[in-house]
Amino acid sequence: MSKIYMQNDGSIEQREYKCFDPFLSGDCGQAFRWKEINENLMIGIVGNRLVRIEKKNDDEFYFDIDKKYFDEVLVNYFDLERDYDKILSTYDEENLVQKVKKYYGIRILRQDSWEALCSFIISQNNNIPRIKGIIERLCENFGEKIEDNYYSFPSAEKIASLEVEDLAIIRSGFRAKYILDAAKKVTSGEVDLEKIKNMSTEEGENELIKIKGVGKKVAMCTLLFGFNKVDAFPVDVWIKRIMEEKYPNGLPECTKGTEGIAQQYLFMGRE
DNA sequence: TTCCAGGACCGGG
DNA sequence: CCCGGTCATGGA
Repeated sequence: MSKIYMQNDGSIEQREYKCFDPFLSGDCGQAFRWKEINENLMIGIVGNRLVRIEKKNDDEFYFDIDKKYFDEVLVNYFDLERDYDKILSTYDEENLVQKVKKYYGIRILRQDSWEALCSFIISQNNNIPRIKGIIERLCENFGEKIEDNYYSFPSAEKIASLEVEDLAIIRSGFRAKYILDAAKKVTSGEVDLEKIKNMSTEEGENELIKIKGVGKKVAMCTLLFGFNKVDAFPVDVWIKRIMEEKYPNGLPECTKGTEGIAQQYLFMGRE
């Protein structure tokens, strides 16, 4: 049980949640903008506001934010109303149980759809430190300033107004043209992110792959991390290896319906 | 120097 | 349908 503290009109409000480690959740490869300033301080941006989280212990976290914002935004962002403990306790396959135990507390974040789409286009054939760097430059150059050194993720409209050479500064390589195509199709409505919210994972995939540079894997990451479709199962080079080694006949039956959650624990257990 | 990274596109068989 | 080459960039 994790204890979460936050501000409440000058005093401190306390909540308790099972299976919730914001540090692990923010730095497990599903989001790229949470910064670990040191081992006890993490800073991120959620909904155009800076969120500082201090780790007091392994199961105690102080959110430097008011209760109202926590309830109205962060409960949703961290998907705190989903019973992860219940889901994870149904996993009965040995390797998966081991990874869940080791990384217990990871939640699939409900990130902004556009940010997730754009971020995972950038992620293709790339490594996590470099993905973070490209996204940081994208925000610094084209986002809105929130505080010193902290910028919002640029809107699709903003990106759509750019030319491919404008993006040279972020050093995303061949992905720049994909980012622009995504921004244009999203702003024009050719790919309607709002409609995807009500679609099945399969239907959503068929929409997203209309974008150049979006194949099955990027689509699945977008659906999982940007639409909270927890049955989406992204297969990258790491998961591919794990599947070949541990699950040649497919994922264990116990993960049915929450394949994406299982995937994140397996991904953290890579190497 | 070569290899590789939360892949996708393109051409050819 | 599947295969291999290619695409930028930078750390190991």
